[in-house]
Amino acid sequence: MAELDSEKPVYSIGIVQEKTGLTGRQIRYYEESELIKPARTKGNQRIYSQSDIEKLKEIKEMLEKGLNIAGIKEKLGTVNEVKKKKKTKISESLYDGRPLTKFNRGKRGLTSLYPVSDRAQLLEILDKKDNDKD
DNA sequence: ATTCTAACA
DNA sequence: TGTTAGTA
Repeated sequence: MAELDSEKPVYSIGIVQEKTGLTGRQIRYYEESELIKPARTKGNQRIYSQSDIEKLKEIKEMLEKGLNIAGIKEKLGTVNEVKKKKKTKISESLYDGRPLTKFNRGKRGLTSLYPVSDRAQLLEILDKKDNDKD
């Protein structure tokens, strides 16, 4: 059914922002610092896995503890070609430039039942209720 | 509407 | 880090 592969990239940066409390700027900066290596879609959009989110949370905590990027690199280690064996080609098969975002996050079948504008508002409300399941 | 890169405050 | 411009 719904395999929960923590390595499978499915989250858009927007969702990662909500889940980690970090800003998009920070998330992208940490990637630039080689602390994380999210996958990309054909449209070049970043798609994060659950493990990416967890690592981001660790980074956030370490940063709050006063460590700098360099220090974190030594602690967690740079994500140097770790998962190079099985390439998740999900980016080519499922997400053609459109990763999981607020619009298509697991919300039963109302994903495409409402006009885009109303859907955004609706999903946002549903998400708040659904937010405490993490 | 959402994300991306690059660049400047 | 925040933000903004111009895109995809």
